[in-house]
Amino acid sequence: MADTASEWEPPALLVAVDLVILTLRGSVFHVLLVERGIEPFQGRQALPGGFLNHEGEDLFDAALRELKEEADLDGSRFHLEQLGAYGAPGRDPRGRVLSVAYLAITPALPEPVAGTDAAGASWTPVEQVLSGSVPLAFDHLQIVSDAVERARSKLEHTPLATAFCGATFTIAELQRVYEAVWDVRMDERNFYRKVQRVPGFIEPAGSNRAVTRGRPARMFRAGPATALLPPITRPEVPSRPEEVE
Amino acid sequence: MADTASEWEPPALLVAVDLVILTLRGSVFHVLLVERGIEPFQGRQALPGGFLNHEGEDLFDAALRELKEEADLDGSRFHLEQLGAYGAPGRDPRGRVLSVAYLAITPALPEPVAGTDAAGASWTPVEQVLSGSVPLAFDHLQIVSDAVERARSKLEHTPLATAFCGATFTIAELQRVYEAVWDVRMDERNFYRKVQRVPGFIEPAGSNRAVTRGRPARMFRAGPATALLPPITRPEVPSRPEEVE
DNA sequence: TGAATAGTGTCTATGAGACATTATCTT
DNA sequence: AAGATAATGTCTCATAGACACTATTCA
Repeated sequence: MADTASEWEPPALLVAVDLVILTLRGSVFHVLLVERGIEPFQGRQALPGGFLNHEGEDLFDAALRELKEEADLDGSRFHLEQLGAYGAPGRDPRGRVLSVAYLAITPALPEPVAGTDAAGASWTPVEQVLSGSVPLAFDHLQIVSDAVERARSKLEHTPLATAFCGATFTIAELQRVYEAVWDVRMDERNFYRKVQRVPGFIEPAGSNRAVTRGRPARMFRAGPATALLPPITRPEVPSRPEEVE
Repeated sequence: MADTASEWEPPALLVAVDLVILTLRGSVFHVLLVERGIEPFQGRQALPGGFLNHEGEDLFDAALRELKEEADLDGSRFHLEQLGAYGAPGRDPRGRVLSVAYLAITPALPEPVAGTDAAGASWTPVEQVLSGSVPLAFDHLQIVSDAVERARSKLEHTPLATAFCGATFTIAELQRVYEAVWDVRMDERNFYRKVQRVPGFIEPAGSNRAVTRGRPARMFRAGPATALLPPITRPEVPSRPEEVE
């Protein structure tokens, strides 16, 4: 934002906020999509979102508002972070629109949003979206892809996995988050001790116990750590030579 | 970007692109700043940047253009990635401006940009900026802080360190990057073998050798890897209890 | 009692870090 | 030869992963 010598007037752009809301439903990684009711891309699945409300609205606040309006979710209760700005010239047929994407992580919810303003919203398995079997509007596939990559990466070094869980959770539940998001399987016994060894990751929550079929599990809550040291490392996937090289 | 029922018209915003250009100069981590010639914040140091040129300009292209205009650097030759959007309502006294920040990494350059359009540009030690001894305009301190954090983090898992080096480099030079950006000291001998063990990180570049005082070093170039497996881990800093907890 | 899930013990191979040693150049 | 930097060797300790085993509940 340095000074320029000319008196030339820069163009103003429409700014939208789009949301990638990720959650686990029955051990399957899901993203929230809405069906578009108007052109362009009418009938297609798209990310929830909308335009900035007024000039004084903060981007983060706009994301919170859209979260409430379109998904009936109270964003102040869970993880919400900015993903990035998407501004390719041709991304919106109506004209130049800059979209700022946000990534939200929510615990598993009892039912998809229903009976609310967010009528057309539905949880869709991430796998289906990434594989292309659910065509998305605009450049939303790219945005979802970036969001998933961000989430996968942050599971390693941050306590993000706890954002997929409720206020308290068992270690097995936490493991299901890692397995679903990473699409891997991990040894329960090693996972058990590993996560407990990371300082500040999780801490015991009373001696409450969950109702299951076998031995009841201890409950934990998210700890104060903002980074995981040592990190939770992603298992090697030797069957698929990819990513590196 | 779902449909809304109302006929309400969303406001349009000015969109700027700001650049955090990082480099190493004499083993010290630097950021490029320019002195503002006009209000607001006249005389203060600021990030190079400017408004989007026209409606059809891509964000990335705008970053490349500003890189050329304000710093006389050819961005196509080095690392450039988006950092994020900054849109707090009060960040620009002139009115609502949304800024999309980019992070650029360049090899050490012979001299600060001089005799060009980027006259007021100067390399400033990152440490001075982060400590607050160089006051910045707007929310640019926050942006620099985020950029440095991004760079520090990416050194661990990506070959980003090679972006600080020239086309070919010695392992000792690569180590200086890690040490300057992380502000740590590492064992040269362990570093030497560690970086070579990461598949695709670096590869031998001829049997060329650099001119130094002692035994000439082998030259390397960046390999094809986009991720480092295993990662280059940041040394523990036991003297300062921070970050975690 | 058996099935199911939770939690502990133990072994081993690998890798990180500490640090001695050797190699190859300039002056 | 001295000094300097590059490269290799070796040791030790910690830990990740594999997997046997014990514990505690419900049906």
